[in-house]
Amino acid sequence: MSLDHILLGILRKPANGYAIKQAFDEVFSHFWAAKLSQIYRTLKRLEAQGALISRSAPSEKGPDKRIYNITPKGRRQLRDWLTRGPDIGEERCSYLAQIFFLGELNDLQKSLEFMSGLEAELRRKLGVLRAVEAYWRSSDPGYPDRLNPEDFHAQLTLQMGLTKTAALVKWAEQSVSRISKRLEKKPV
Amino acid sequence: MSLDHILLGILRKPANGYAIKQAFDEVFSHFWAAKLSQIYRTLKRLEAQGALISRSAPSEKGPDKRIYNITPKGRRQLRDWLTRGPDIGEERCSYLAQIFFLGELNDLQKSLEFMSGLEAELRRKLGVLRAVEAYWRSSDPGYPDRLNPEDFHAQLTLQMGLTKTAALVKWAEQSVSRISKRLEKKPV
DNA sequence: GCGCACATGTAAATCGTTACATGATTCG
DNA sequence: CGAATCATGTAACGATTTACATGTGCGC
Repeated sequence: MSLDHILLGILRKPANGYAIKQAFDEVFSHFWAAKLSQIYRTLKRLEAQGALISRSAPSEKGPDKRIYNITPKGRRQLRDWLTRGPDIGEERCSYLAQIFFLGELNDLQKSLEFMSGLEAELRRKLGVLRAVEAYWRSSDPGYPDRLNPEDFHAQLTLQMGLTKTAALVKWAEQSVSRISKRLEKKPV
Repeated sequence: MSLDHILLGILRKPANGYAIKQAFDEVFSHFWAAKLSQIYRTLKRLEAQGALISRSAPSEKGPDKRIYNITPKGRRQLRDWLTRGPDIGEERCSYLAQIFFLGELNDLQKSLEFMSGLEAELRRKLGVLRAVEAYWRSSDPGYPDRLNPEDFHAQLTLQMGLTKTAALVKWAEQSVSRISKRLEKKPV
């Protein structure tokens, strides 16, 4: 599914598994997480399918690296995925499922703790995204509308993260205050 | 993972697999999708683990139903999941990954079509959520802050859907206009 | 010498999708 | 009588997680 395509997209520039994992944790984890073991296996499968090729290279630190690169076949797969329109209905958010069922605990104090924790986490995430934006804006005079095509599209996803996370922070804040009001009316 | 817990949450009230699938498509698909075949297998596994029990019952239409219900053991599992705080970092959104790599096509016309399609889909989704809210508000005088605990928490997730989707529509709209401006400067 | 970052993998189990298989009832 | 809805499942494959296994180089 998507992991395949994300790896193909990353590997338009050569990289090894370990470095891909780091890119994932920084950039892609906002919309798709992956473990190292899964990345290694998927790279092997994609190479067996002819979408990638690899070579071995020495490392400055630690053992040899296996450097992967996209092939013309892989590039076609990537373009097919991009051409067939948005993959919708693949979204997931498990903390929302938790909130949906939180009434089961029948303990508003616990609901409040849950939502406060979530709010803090969302604020932290928003802070990270704003820092990324601030740095980009200060270091690139073309930001945000005179970037090259690659960076322009990446900026659209950053903008989405900013817009969405800011909305979620507001929602979480409001939810915390609504739960607090219910608590005042029905004290423990 | 989460599917287990969502099924346990639903099965605090008795239901059969087919009916659960319908609930999924209406309510839960916004944050977690599941196919019928997966639901049936998961129900069997959860019953084998002692988290659910089932009985057979005749149907008005079609073959007998297998009605599942949560057990005390299953309820403990559900409560554990709710008590251990928000499951973060499990979010997924594959269309965002597509946008990130859309520069690969190097064709702003295609980027524009992609984002316009996404915008339309997000507007449609927002319309559905608003209709759900309008109906709930008109049929329940306690909406939204004097609902019972179950419904209050479900309303928090509806509110999140409304807030988030409205923000995404704005972002998509803005993105469409930013891409249009780039197109004007560099016509095909 | 210990722990951390670098670096790559395998094995087993579970999760999830797709395709296949079956059959009753209802509506047009 | 054909299609849609109701109803339950199996088989095969692919995706994902968790645990295990190995070894280098650097800083404290």
